Amino acid sequence: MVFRKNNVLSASQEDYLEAILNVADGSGMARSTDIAVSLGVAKPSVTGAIKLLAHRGLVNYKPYGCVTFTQKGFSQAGRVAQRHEIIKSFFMDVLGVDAAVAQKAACKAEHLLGPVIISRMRDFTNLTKRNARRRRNPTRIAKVKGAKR
Amino acid sequence: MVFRKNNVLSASQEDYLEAILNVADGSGMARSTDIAVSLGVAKPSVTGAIKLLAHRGLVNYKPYGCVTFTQKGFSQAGRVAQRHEIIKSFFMDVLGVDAAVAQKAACKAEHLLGPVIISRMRDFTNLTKRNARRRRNPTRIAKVKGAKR
DNA sequence: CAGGAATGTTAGTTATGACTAACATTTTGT
DNA sequence: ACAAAATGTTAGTCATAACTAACATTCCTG
Repeated sequence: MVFRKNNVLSASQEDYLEAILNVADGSGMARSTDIAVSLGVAKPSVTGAIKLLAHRGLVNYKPYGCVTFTQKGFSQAGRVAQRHEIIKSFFMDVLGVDAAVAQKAACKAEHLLGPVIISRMRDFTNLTKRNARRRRNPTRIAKVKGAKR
Repeated sequence: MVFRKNNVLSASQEDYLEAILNVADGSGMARSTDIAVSLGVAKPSVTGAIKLLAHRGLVNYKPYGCVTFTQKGFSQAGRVAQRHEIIKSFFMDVLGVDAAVAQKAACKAEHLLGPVIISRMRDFTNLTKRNARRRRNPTRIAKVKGAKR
C-alpha cells in the first residue's frame, strides 16, 4: 500500500466517508462489513479505503477494530452528506423526480458539483418549498406582519 | 490493447465522442492532435481511445488518418452533446450561474444524470425562459386569446 | 524532391480502485 | 472454554485510463 500526497478527496473516498457516517448513525463507530454492504463493495476494498482515510487523518484505524472519525474526518463527512441532501432535495422538490431517482443521482453528483451550484440549489429548494406552503395556506402567511412578497 | 465486451460507454469515452464532434465541427473529421488539445490529454491517450471507439463501431479508424464518425457514433455523440447543452442551459438560465461554471459542471454531470432528470431540466429551462419573455413583454402575451395566467 | 517539422503510434509505466482466495482474529453459542 | 461462525486482513490480480520516451509516417517548404 503506497500513499501519495494529494489534498483532494476522490469520489470514492467521499463515498466511504459518507458510508461511515450513515452506518455509524450517531454511535460514531462503523464496522467494516456494514460499510461494505452499504456501498456494495467487497470487504477488502473497505480495508484499503479505511487505511487511506486513516493516513489522511480522517478516521482512526486499528486492525480488527471499529472505524471512528477524527474531528477533521467528521466535519468532512458532514459536508459531503450535506451536499448530498441539498442535491437530493433539489431533484425531488424542485424537479419533482421520485425519491429513488433523486437519491441515486445525488450519490453521483455530490462529488462533482461545485459550491456555487450547490448553494443555488439550496436556495431554490427553499424558495420552492416556501411557495408551496404559501399556495397551500395563503391566509396564514399573508397575515404575517411585514412578510416579504 | 485488449477489448472487453461492455455496452455502456464510460465517461471518458463519451468525452472523446463529444470532443470529436466539437473538433470536427461540421467537417465530420477530426485530427488526433486537436482532440488531444480539446480534452487536455496527451496524444497517445487519444490513439488508445479512438481504437476503442472504433472497436465499438462508433468511429472509423485508419492509422495516420483522420477520425470520422459512423452513423451510430454520430448519433451517440449527438445525444451526449444534447445532454451537455440541456444541463448547461439549466445551470445558467434556471440557477443563474455564470457560463464558465455551468460549462465545467455540465462536462462532468452529463455522464451521470439519467433521462428523467435531464428531461425535467429541459422542461424547466424552457419554462423559465418563457416566463422571462413574458415578464419583459407582458402585453403581447396578455392579449393572446384564452392565455392561461 | 529531400529533409525537417508536424503528426500519429507503440511500448512500457503508473495510479486508482475494484476483485478473489486464503489466512488471521474476534465473537458467540452451547 | 472452546469450536464454529462472523468479521477483518493480506497478497495477488485485473480493468481503466492516464502518462513519457522513442519510433513511424505524413506534410510542407526551400
